[in-house]
Amino acid sequence: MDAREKILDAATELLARASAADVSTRAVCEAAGVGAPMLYRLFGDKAGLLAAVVDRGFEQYLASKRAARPSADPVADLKRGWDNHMRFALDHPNHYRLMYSPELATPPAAAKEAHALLHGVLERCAAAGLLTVPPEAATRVVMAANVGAALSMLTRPEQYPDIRFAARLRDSVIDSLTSPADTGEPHDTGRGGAVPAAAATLAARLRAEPPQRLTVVEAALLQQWLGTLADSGEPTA
Amino acid sequence: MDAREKILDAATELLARASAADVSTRAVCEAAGVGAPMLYRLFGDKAGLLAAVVDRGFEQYLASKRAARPSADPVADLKRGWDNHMRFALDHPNHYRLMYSPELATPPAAAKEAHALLHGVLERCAAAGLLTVPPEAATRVVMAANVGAALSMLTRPEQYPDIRFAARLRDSVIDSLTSPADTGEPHDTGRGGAVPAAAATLAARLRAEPPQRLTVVEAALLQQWLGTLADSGEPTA
DNA sequence: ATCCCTTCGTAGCGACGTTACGGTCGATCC
DNA sequence: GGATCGACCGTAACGTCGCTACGAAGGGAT
Repeated sequence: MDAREKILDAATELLARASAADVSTRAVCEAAGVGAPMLYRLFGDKAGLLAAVVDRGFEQYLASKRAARPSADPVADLKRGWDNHMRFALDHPNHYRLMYSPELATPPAAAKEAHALLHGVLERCAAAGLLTVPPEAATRVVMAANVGAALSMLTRPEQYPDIRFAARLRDSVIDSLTSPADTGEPHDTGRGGAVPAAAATLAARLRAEPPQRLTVVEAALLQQWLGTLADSGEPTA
Repeated sequence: MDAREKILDAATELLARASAADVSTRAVCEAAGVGAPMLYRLFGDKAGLLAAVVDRGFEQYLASKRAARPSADPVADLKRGWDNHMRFALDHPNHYRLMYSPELATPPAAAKEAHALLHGVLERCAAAGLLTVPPEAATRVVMAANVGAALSMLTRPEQYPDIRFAARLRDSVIDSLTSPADTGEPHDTGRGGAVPAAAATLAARLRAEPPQRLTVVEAALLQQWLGTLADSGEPTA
């Protein structure tokens, strides 16, 4: 087998278990059965090796993505792309951190390719007349949000234990970029009685739409408390 | 001068010029005129030193933020907080990377404090009935987008040469999480249904203004149910 | 003055990324 | 066929890193 492949395989394996800083070139060389100078002649640098590892991993991930042909709905493709991005980040956390953390001086080609891919989808959205902003700007907005969601989940798992927040962020960003501009400032903060009004509102909405996550008895007790809270301000008729 | 302060000053100065990996404890000790064991007895670790540096820098930044009292418009406060976050990141890039990149094993207290601060503002939004999702979820969404925008600008300056994309992302996220103050009539809020928003609103208002007509135990159970109802409309991909 | 306890600097350890140097081996030329 | 040369590769080393064991210096109590 090629020495380059052996080194890349060994480095990939080690990088799956530890962060890039904890993967030493010595360990890579030993795992690959190769002397140190070989590694440096092939990749020049530890950074070069890591970049090559990330690029190869991302290339292999792109194969599955290229198989999925663009559908007729570019916005759906956009959301699929977001979800794929999140899944790649969660499946290969150390590879992903190398792509989007500044640990590497030169960003790996994988990052640029991901950017270009997103840009392509947004170009199709723009061609369909669905974008409210130029596709370059939309690319930056979506990519920054997507990277932020992924990095947040990777670096603070205890604060982001659930992927669903990412779906919410995804819809927030994409909906506001693809729907006609609706930037009405919510200035009219009509603040009346705080708790009673909110309680009355919730009670009414629960009556119109009975909750499925609560038992009938719980819902009944909840309604009773809401009544108490709604009356707590001034007695309403 | 205290040795601790001398070390922190030296480390801060060096960290302003180079990334954390390129700041050696030897250089810090020499710049501070202190032996190496002093540093390790005071901070335990290089990571401990860096965390202390970041915390002190962030504390000093918080002073200006604490001076600005919360205004009557919590959504405006929210946007101001976003912009302050961006400015801090651009003003102290290496400090910021330490806060939100995984280079530190233990996240500095500054990160948790920033999270708590954002959560507080969003609690006020929720209490005003302006939030369409529970404040915890909104905190995650806004924080992830904000961090993503800042880290994108820091690590890929050539791709994000303009801060204005951050303002666009900010408005996208915040506008979609906030709705004009609701007073009582259930105007449809698209996805998620009307119940979750109303439940989140009431929960926040109860947190700001504990009910006197319910016992502590009842209030706790009520909060639990409200949390369930607020999450009942979660988007499921 | 002596003793002890705290405090701090020198010197060193192991591991890291990286590279100079010498040896091995197959191809080429007489 | 044997000698020569050049490409290739492993050993061993260099400088630097984070970190720490140990001995010297200083100050209070007796």
